[in-house]
Amino acid sequence: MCGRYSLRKPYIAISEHFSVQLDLFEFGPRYNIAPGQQVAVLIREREQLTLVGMKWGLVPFWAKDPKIGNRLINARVETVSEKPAFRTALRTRRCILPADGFYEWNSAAASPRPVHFRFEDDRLFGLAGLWDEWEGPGGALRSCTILTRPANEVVAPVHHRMPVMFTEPEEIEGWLAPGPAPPVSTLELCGRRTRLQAHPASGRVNDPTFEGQDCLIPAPPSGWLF
DNA sequence: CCAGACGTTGTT
DNA sequence: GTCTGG
DNA sequence: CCAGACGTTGTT
DNA sequence: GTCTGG
Repeated sequence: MCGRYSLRKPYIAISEHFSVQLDLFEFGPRYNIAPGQQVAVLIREREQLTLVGMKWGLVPFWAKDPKIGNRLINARVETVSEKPAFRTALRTRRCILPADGFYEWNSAAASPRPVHFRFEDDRLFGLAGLWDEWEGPGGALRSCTILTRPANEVVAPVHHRMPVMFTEPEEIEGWLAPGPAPPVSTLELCGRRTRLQAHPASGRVNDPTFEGQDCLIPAPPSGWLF
């Protein structure tokens, strides 16, 4: 699955990589992006690519209680087109979450520690997502969710799910293009040929309020008490 | 008809 | 155990 | 995803 | 909003 990721690159690098036209908001390097937080999201709006801030955890437009978003942080690509919470967004509100790494925990381990997955050249990539807009008493709330798929051979030793991710500009354009979503078979192939690498990360990542580059310091060897 | 759910994860 | 919040 | 809470009363 | 279950 995908419950934590990183976006360490400066805004200018993200803006250039994804050819974003507008400069809407500022954000700093993120080592530990957690559900419920405000995240940077690439959408097609009024014919243009725009980078906007949204809450991670999708609140469907029909929701009565926005707390539903706490549970809708991921959508399985195998079933996303059938689910009431996601199918409308799949047709009309697909998005990309710029990222340069994501964390997975090996729950089979005695004391699970996070592993940071990133590319050999540490390049930016896009997580496939959906977004929605909910009209609440305090105004409109934009929120999003990340699609997941079965793990590829790099991630599988740690965890059996991983985010749907795009590295090629054509893939990203295809996902954001108006009209029906690309077929699932296409999504399953993405990220399979790429040089993704697994790096043991710090147990500090477990705390969703901990930010900073210490997140990427490898965990001490198992059995090390301090 | 109305009421209630609408999701994923991991673990047993 | 299960839900909420980050 | 993990961490942390998990409750009611009356009073300000 | 839309579907399922009672």
